[in-house]
Amino acid sequence: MDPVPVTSAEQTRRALVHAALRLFGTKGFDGTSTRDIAAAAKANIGSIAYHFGGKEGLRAACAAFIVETIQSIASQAMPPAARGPLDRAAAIAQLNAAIERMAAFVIAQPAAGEIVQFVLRELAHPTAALDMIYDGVFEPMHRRLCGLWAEATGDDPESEDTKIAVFTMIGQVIYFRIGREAVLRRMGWKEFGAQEVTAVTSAVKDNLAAILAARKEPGR
Amino acid sequence: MDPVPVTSAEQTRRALVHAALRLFGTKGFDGTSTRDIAAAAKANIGSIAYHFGGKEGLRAACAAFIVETIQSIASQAMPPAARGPLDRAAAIAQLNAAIERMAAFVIAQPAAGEIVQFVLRELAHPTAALDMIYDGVFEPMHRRLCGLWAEATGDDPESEDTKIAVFTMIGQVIYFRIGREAVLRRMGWKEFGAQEVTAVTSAVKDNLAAILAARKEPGR
DNA sequence: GTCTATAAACAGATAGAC
DNA sequence: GTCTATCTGTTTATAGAC
Repeated sequence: MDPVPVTSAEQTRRALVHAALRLFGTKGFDGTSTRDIAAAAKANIGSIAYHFGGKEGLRAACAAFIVETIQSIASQAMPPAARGPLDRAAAIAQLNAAIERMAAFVIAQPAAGEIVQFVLRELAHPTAALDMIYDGVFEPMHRRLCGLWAEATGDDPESEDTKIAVFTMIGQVIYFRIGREAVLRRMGWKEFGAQEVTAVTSAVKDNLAAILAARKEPGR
Repeated sequence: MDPVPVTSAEQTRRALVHAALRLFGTKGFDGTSTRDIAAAAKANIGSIAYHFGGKEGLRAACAAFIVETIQSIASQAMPPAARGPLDRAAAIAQLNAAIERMAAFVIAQPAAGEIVQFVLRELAHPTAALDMIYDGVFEPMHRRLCGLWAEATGDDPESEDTKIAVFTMIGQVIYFRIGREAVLRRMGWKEFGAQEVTAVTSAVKDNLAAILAARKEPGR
């Protein structure tokens, strides 16, 4: 919306949001002090009140940043051109691609980790920040996946069955982030590198193929 | 282990653990003050230090309580008598039963909610409490499910594929607790009552059937 | 806009009366 | 064992110098 002002003030704002997102995601909102945030952002404590009105305002700014970031990624991966009607095979291909993208983003450990953790904490204890993220990211993404699912199965895109089925697919991926620590221990893995993410991704894609195949069976 | 002493001291201990578990699960460890815990347990602040050495000791006591509780439930649902070798059909039946039990325990909202939330927070930010829960609950449960999965598919019970597959089944269930808030909004539900849990459970069981069917196909 | 100093509230831990 | 009073450190928010 803004013409991207890269003033010194804007740099401070960005540094604060970035530091806050990382610390909120890592140690939780309550577990993070504004002093730590200011120190990590190389800013002073007073700047938080000045720019965001307080700690709570900084949380809202983090939520806005997340919505912005994910929408940007999503619009790259799914350009408006691809929004037209699809045939069954294309829908299945896009569902598989969505699983791959989601797994890469959610499970792999780079900068995305702090975003996922932040969102998970909001889901566990909703604040106004969750409203922004739900409306801006969650609902549109789930709705789109339901559309693909409907195309692949012939079901109603907004039926209860479709919506739940899509959630079970998302859950398979998300769990490897939630239960990351337990999974690593049980698998004997040290981290979620490329190899581990591939193993998980192909398992979920196999499951998807099996579930779609079963839904087709009764009609043959 | 103990002959269950129900002294006044033991009552205080239990009240403190119960209150702490609920508050830690709801507001997080850092977000909960020892004063709130003492007030909720109708005990005084000093009793926490007296009985548990401090806030950290209370967290450990919560973890021990969780392990105890879940092991008790698990041993009821799966008595030692049923531990013998199983045929394929019996293994599949037990996998379905496990999904039902897990969904009922994890998704439905009663007292179990605070346990699940506590564990999820530990998974997100592991402490010594997670070690207890992993060793006492998580690892044995996953290992058992892997055994059932192996019996149902013919795979190796400790292979990477088996372990990941079991995680994807668990993930489908757990997600409805993690993403509870988002799911409720998207589904237009007001709560997870019996009807909603049934809808989720049957979706996951359908998925299980489809996945097992697909694994059988190549061998026919 | 940035930074420092300080205020006012609150945290966990502890000493000691009962 | 229980409970109160208090110590020490830390929190967020704010006022004001620069």
